[in-house]
Amino acid sequence: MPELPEVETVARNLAGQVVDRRIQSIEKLDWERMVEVPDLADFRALLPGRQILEVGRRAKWLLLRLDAGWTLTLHLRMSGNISVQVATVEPNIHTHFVLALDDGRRIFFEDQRKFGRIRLLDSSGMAALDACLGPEPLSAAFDVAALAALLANRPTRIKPLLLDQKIIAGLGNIYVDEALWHARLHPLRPAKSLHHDEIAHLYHAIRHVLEQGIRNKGSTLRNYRDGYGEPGQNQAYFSVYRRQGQPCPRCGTPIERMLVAQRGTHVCPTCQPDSDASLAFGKGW
DNA sequence: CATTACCTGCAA
DNA sequence: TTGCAGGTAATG
Repeated sequence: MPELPEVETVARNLAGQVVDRRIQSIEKLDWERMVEVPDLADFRALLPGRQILEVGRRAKWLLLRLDAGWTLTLHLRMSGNISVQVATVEPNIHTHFVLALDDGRRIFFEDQRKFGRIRLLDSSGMAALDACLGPEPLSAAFDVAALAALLANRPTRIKPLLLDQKIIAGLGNIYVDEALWHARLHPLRPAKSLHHDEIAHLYHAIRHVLEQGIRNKGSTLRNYRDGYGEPGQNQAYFSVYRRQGQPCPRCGTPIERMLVAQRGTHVCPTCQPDSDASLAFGKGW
């Protein structure tokens, strides 16, 4: 579920609720495979007593900066969901990780599909994580020239490239489809075939869909909640994602669904002309 | 590049 | 029963 806007929303909502609190105990951990680093004994020993200094986000990782130089990093993958709960709320069968705080409340990590992951990292572990990830698309340093540099000389199709976290951080299946529609770009276009003004359109489309997603507290299709247990509202603003058969908001043509890199992909065939439609035979664009 | 695996649940 | 799902890593 969670892409950049969802994780950003959770981070902001968590910050207001748990910064300065101390972790009293790991109250539940019933899917131990979700803890990747360090080994389980160290993980269990290190967390109790840690104070939460700051809550943030890098790519799709939720970051709880703790004292003593540790950072608890949570990845929600497909169905993960983080929330802060008062003492009277009990975990359910999908709540695999519960941190009890010193004010009686708890942080719940629920994950129906159990793909979510947890790492407790020191500063060098954090540096290693950061090094595997591309630039943040909402950062000040990310401008049209930076996007152009990412796309230059890459024969890869634009959609899989935008999904690659090493290239650019935080985009996922929803927001890539939405951004490509806003930019009127077909997902199979080779990255290096984009002209400068197309890159500029894509740049603004990416920022637009991410900022809109954050404004609307994320997109809830099923499991995602905003940190207070509430669903997001951004799904009401989708132009193409899971709207196959419905009219394109711009031109009325029915939205089509296709597979790109094994992911469900949604396009307006009129606004996002296919690469091999008219200019075939390698001439292209 | 495509395929499979990791998991569970829901809709067609 | 089959296919599909917001993600990512591992394998031909």
